[in-house]
Amino acid sequence: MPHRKFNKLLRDFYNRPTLEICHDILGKYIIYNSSEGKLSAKIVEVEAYIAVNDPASHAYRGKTERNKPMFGNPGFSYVYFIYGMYHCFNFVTEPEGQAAAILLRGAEPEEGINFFRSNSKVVKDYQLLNGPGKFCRSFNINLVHNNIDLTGELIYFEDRNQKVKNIIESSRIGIKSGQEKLWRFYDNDSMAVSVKKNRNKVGV
DNA sequence: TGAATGATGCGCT
DNA sequence: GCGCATCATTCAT
Repeated sequence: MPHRKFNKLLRDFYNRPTLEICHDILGKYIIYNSSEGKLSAKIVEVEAYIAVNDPASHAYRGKTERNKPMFGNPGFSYVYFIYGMYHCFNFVTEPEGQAAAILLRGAEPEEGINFFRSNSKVVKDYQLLNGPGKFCRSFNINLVHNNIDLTGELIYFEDRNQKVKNIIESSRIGIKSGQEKLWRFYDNDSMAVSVKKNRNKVGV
């Protein structure tokens, strides 16, 4: 019988409290079986957006055509277009009806580095995916990838039993409201974190 | 080393 | 119209 070396994350993983998932998703791998071949990367930085009591969330003011994936089933993607030129990739958490999502902000390239490089002008490989806009640019992720089931075969996350030792919690980047919330989480041992600041843990 | 700014399109008030 | 879950470049210190 075929032995599954790595476990794909399924619905139960996403159907949980968002802040728990933020911790758990670090060190997992995102897999994208694109038309250009298999792409993969290790997740090292994320942010939580939980509509309840969070003015910074797109879903805070209720459901609209754009944000409706956030109100839907957990384990689906939510991709939006921002600043006239970038996309951001999120995945939906919490039970259906509770609007929440986690923004992918940083990852370490694994498979498909040549494809990532072809979409980018950066010098170092760890710079290919270190930012939400750069992640989507290198992966060539856009609105076509909005609201798709991440327990399917196209895009999904994989558990490779890797532990993340130093998780830092900090305030989120680039928002003006809700800054008191320490809802950004990153792997302090990774080079592919977009910015290392606002840490609430001692160390350099 | 950090602050300011331009690029650029769309959602929302 | 305004502002935005960004990035790369320019300018000031």
